[in-house]
Amino acid sequence: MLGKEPKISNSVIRRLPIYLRLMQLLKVQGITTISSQDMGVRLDMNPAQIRKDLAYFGEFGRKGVGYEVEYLERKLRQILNLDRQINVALIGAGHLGIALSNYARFQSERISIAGLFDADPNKIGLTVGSLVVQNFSELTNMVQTKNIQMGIIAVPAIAAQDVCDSLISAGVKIILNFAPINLRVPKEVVLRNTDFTTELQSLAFYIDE
Amino acid sequence: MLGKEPKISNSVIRRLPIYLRLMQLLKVQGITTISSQDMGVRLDMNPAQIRKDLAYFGEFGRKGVGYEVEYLERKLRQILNLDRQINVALIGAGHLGIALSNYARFQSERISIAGLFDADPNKIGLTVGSLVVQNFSELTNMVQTKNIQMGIIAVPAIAAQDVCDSLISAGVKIILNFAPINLRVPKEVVLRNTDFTTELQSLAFYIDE
DNA sequence: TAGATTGTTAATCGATTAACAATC
DNA sequence: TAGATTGTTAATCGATTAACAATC
Repeated sequence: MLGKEPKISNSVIRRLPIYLRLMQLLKVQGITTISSQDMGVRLDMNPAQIRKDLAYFGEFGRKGVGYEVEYLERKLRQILNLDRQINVALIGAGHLGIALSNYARFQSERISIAGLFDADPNKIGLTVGSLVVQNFSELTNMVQTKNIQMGIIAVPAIAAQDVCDSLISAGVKIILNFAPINLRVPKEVVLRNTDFTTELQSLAFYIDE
Repeated sequence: MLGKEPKISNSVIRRLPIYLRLMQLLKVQGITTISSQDMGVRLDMNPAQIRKDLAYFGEFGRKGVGYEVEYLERKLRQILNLDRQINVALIGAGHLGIALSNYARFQSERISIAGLFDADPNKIGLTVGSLVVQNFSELTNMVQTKNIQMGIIAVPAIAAQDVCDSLISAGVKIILNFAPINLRVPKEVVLRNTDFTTELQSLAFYIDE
């Protein structure tokens, strides 16, 4: 079962949650079946791309008919591992951390913030939603006891590499970083950066012209 | 001057702020000259790509020597329009909005949040940093009087399309959206989405394997 | 001069789109 | 059956990387 798959690109993976979200929306709207053509119109994407993306993982559609909304939703959840509980550690209990913590809980019940950490003594012990801010020094401990698989870094740039190193040495292999800094990670770690400053600066290019 | 340029891709534009940030760091470190080779090592990128990216905009390096850090920084700022004041409207004064508002001011002095808006009567009038939360109904007005060129949407998904439409009809052509929804915009508007939920869901794919 | 490094062209790689046979 | 739509192969497009002449 290993080593034979055609190695699916990150571009494809990043589109899957878009499809999943559309399925959820269609379900609410009472639509039970949808063609790639129609998905393309709604998402402003090429239908061939949608079919090709889905075909990497199996044959989910029916020729002449399209995709069954509930079935495709279930399949997408399976592919993305969203059919099981995922535990996340969130480091940084500033405004961003609090926003993310609320956000995440709201959106997808299966991805749960299992621990919220900060190094600031003034923040430790505070309650955020259903969580209590824990001392950052507890991180390694909690990663093990709470079976944490993903880490979110929401601390200032200056502290980010330290936090990143701690996550990795505690065994976390998947990291989402919000600090504006290029983190160094070993190649087996999956790191994604969401850098607000960089986004804004690149958008500034389009001013005027 | 119009219509002759080779049309620079978004991939290239999005790397420019990365180069800019490196120049700022090198300057602090007292490094005055750097080769694409060395930049590549520091950013974990291919040096040929770096040279090609920069060459779209001019000849900034010296053969046999490399790039002069201060000069390249200045040029990158010019290319990205960061050599002038940029005014941004931020809609949504929740935790995310407040985080973004602090973040932006901290990072890049020339991109300034010129107005912070919310529709919630309980939030209007509150002070966030140096800003006072304004009624969302003031948006159109402020876009004109404050010469606002960019909009940031940090409201719940349910309200995002309305906010987006208001920004566009007020004349804003560049929008950064944080709400987890596919917004509809006319093709002359530049829209970028930063969707935390989608990021997290796509990262979940890498669990286990 | 000899060594280093750019700017740029050509080669490669990968991702998107078109086309269509299979089939519901 | 006739019309619609998938899954997939082939064609196209675009982005990345290699290579090297020019030159500091």
